[in-house]
Amino acid sequence: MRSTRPEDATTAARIRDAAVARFGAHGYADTTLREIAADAGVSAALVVHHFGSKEALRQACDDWLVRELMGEKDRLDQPAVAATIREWLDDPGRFRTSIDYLAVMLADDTPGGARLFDLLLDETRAMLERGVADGSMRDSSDPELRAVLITSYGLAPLLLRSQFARVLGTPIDSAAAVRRMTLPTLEFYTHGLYADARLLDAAREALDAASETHAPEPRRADPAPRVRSDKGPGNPVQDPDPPVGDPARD
Amino acid sequence: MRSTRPEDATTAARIRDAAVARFGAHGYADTTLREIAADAGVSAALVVHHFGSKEALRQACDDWLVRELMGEKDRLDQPAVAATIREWLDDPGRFRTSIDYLAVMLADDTPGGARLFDLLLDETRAMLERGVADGSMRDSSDPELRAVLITSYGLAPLLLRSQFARVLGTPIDSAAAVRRMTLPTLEFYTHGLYADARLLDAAREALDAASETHAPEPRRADPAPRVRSDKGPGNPVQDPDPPVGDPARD
DNA sequence: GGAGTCATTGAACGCGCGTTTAGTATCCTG
DNA sequence: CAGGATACTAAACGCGCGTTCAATGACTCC
Repeated sequence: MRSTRPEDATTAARIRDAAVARFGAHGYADTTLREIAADAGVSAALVVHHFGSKEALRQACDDWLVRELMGEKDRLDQPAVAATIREWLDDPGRFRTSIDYLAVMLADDTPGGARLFDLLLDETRAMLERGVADGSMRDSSDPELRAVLITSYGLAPLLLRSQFARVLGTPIDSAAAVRRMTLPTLEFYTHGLYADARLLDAAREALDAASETHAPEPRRADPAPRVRSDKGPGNPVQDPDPPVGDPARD
Repeated sequence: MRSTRPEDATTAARIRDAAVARFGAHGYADTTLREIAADAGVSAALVVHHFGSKEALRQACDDWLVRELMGEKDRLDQPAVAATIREWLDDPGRFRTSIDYLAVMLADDTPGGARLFDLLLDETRAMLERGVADGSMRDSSDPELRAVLITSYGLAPLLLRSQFARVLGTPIDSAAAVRRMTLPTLEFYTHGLYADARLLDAAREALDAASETHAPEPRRADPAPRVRSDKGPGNPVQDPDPPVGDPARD
């Protein structure tokens, strides 16, 4: 029913598939073992028997997704764009489950999400290096950061897929959405947004100027360094955020 | 107490602030009313007394965030959400909490998240129209979709802020990160990625070729998509592709 | 054919959740 | 100062969660 390859239809694989689907659709916290078990046609106890715990099940799903993506890695080479686009349009639904789960992994900031992001980043970086080497892509003043940026740009429509779907009126994994998104995206990647380099030049100047002092941002009417104000010594601290505020927390 | 404006320090406001912080840091599902109550220095029952339920509390937080952003709307003069957000980040302590909560709203696909996305989209669209009108920005074959794309590109670093922090070695709401991100982002927005239009042309061809087979309807009244076509008959429309993070493919 | 392993289950356990309740201070109003 | 609203709490309730447990087959190996 849900398994792509019938030979994968061992019970554990069926449970894992159901878990990926549920986690991808409703998130980890909002999915119960009993739901997953029901989807797979087994008891909740069996899920634990096979995977140990809910968290271990998630890790198994993470591993599966990473392997699944690695398997597709060769497809990432040599962008014969025309062929690739056709292929998407011809292969509907194949990756939808994985994509939903991927988005959940990245959004939940799990260790698996970090692994996955690094994987995609490596791929993107390699692609950019090839492109720069063969002259098909521009060079960058900060190739590593550009790789991170472009990776995140590629992920953005996935992470915001429900907003895209709402605004476009069709799911982003529909042929219609892919078709509509292709050209504007490539236009942007080819010509950029700005008609000239005025802003870029202005930013270069501003950054050069700023790097002479150690002060940030001359741009606004407030030259005073407003560095990291909160949590300062004058803070009475009723405490409402514990270790918050640092994305690398927990 | 922790609130920006001391007159907001009513108990309900303190609870709401604590909720925004917790929800932003750990997500809605993983936050308990008792935690929020403890942060605000009150009992869990009082939270319900003031807001009615956990879900109603979330909605109050959503409303607060939207109003907070609307208040900053005049500042949204700058080009591109990316730049705007960077501007917020120049003022680190002030918006960090809101930004975390914003990311959670969008990721959780709540009604408030839709409202917020539409708000940002409107802002971006207006900015693009102004830019095109005064010649500082290029035109697009599909302005509406481009607005959605650029909005999502601006949000991407926020949604993936933990990955950015990990890879860059510094939180994205640090002056260092902002400084490092500025130039590559503007380079990309100014010159694009590709050195020539080969890929773009190839995609145009591919889409034209695919459009031999009749078309679906654009949902909206605005700019008609120039690409149309539907792939085959009997197609359970949806589609494909994990190779995210790879621009050559979008 | 009995011992041993493994897949599988229904029932139960304990916990922590959101929420309810019943009550107590505190303040406002006339 | 009576009286009612309001702010607030401790305790409890019921539910559903992840997990455990004991039992039942089914299959394998000598």
